[in-house]
Amino acid sequence: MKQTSRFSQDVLEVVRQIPMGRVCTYGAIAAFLGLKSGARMVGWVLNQSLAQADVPVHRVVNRHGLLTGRMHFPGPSSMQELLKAEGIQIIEHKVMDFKNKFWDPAIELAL
DNA sequence: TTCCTGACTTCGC
DNA sequence: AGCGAAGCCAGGA
Repeated sequence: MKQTSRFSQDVLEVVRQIPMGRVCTYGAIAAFLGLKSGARMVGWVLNQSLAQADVPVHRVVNRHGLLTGRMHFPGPSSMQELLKAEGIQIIEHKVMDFKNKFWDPAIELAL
């Protein structure tokens, strides 16, 4: 793997704990790790983790619930299919009832 | 070494 | 309300 930074490992660890049928945002993860505006770094890390089956990177979307990272997946709709298989409805690359499906590490992990 | 880019977010107009 | 620009950290050229 290419996780040269501890930040990468932390991101993966958090994403890995996202329960099925739930989604998280880049900003939430970044903020949870201490980087207030490091959302871009989260996406970068996930890109390195696309090969890791242990990390449900498809459950991570942007703050609008939009599947912005779908283009980086093997298929054009693989991310949508994965979420759909978990009971998450995707319309126009957007997560339906996103607010309800949202999983905040700062609250759920509640450390 | 410096400069550019990136799966984002937020402020300003 | 909608669009444009800046900020953020890390990695590659």
